[in-house]
Amino acid sequence: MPYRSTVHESLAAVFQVRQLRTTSAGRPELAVLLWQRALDPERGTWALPGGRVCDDEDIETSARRQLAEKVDVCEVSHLEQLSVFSDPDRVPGERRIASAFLGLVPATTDPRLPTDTSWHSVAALPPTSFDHGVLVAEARARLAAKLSYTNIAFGLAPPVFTMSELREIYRAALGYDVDSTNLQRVLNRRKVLSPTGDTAPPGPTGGRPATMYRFTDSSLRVTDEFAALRPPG
Amino acid sequence: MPYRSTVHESLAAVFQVRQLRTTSAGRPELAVLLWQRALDPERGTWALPGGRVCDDEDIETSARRQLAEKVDVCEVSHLEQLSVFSDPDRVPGERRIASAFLGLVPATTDPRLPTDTSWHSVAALPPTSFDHGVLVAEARARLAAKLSYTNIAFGLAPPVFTMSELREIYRAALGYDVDSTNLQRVLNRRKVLSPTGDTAPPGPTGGRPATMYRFTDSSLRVTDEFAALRPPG
DNA sequence: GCAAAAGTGTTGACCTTACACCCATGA
DNA sequence: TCATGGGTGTAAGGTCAACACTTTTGC
Repeated sequence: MPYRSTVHESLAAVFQVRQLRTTSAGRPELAVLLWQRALDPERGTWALPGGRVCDDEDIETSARRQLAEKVDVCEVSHLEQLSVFSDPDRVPGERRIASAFLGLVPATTDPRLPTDTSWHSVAALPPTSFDHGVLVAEARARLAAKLSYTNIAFGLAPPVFTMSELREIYRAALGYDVDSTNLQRVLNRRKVLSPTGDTAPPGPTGGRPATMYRFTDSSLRVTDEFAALRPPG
Repeated sequence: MPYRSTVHESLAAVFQVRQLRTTSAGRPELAVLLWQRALDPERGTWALPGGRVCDDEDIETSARRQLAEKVDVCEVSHLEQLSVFSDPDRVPGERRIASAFLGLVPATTDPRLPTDTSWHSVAALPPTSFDHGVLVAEARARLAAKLSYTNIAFGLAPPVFTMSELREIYRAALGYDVDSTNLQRVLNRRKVLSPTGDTAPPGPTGGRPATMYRFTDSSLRVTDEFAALRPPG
């Protein structure tokens, strides 16, 4: 056979908005799930969960399986393909062509993780393995873009939440603050939120109780079609 | 080895806006490059150009090479990754994982094609091989979306053109008519067009001569950032 | 002058941010 | 009643599609 052995692998950048203990008493941040390599090559660097695609599964099934098996993350609320990393020399040894994924986990779930695995602030990544740092950056860019024109935040938000909590999630994921007023108006007009009827108890210092919302849909939906050159209507 | 033999291939949906002789004297249409399979499986159906990724090339290089070798198309003005098609049973026999691409060719070039290869209206595709029809639909959707918020039309337009010609290209690619007035205004404000200084001669029946334009950039650029939830400032 | 094609101005609708203002609660 | 946080109203600015209007040409 004239071709050398080539492996196809899946790699997932799984994001969650969470309070990282490194920044004590700080605000929640966008975090990504990484495990630390115990062996060469690149021993000690931090890698994304993933691995070889099996014969009987497609790449999305593979990515879900790797997350369940290797880092015990079963409740991924959203998973979508990014691009393929295929530089012949992207990893040493046997060639590996990697299909990248963006995964999201709700802010409230706290999966039990293996000892070599932990959450890391996307804003301050540790040394990453191979091209995994580029992959994380691409995943973050995709997330930020889709927050603007889809309901993708359902993947990061808890089942029910207040507008303030949702605002914190947007702030962490986008990297800048958003106006709570306008966030509510935008999401309301697009009908992505539904009030549950309940209200959250006010904090210790009082304040008006916040109404609680949930996302109307629990799968990705484009809520703001192209700005320009719309079909005539 | 516990894994069966798996091939990674690239597949490209190459689009061009062109006058198809099937619809005589009609307007130009969006066309895709297909070749007819001479052998089983699926003999007689129409397939996208592509093939096995070599050991020393990444998938984009592979896609360009396949286009040059198999259908003699060397001047692809734009090429970008779509998604991966990885269903274990997407083709019979040896497993093939396919990286899909969207390619664009300017309206004026007319590459010499092998005898088994020809352009087909995207609106009326012949029977397609395997999952290639889905791939073409995905490519078209990506093109239509990006026409709205990027300068991707540079890939379909000739080097210089009038606004009327450009309008025809948008109409063909989007599938609906666009207002020439507004097209000009949108593209002007985003500074994607530059006047060449020349004008086109009027048609046989007279008319004001049209000024000629070219695209300012010849690579993809996002010209209309997210509508909502912009950074403050 | 007239038809035809190119290009400009204007209007009304919609969406956005920013900010002032009102509402509900605990202390 | 006062501070605190939740929620609403409104004004200013930008972009859009639609269409009337002006400009420039060939006949």
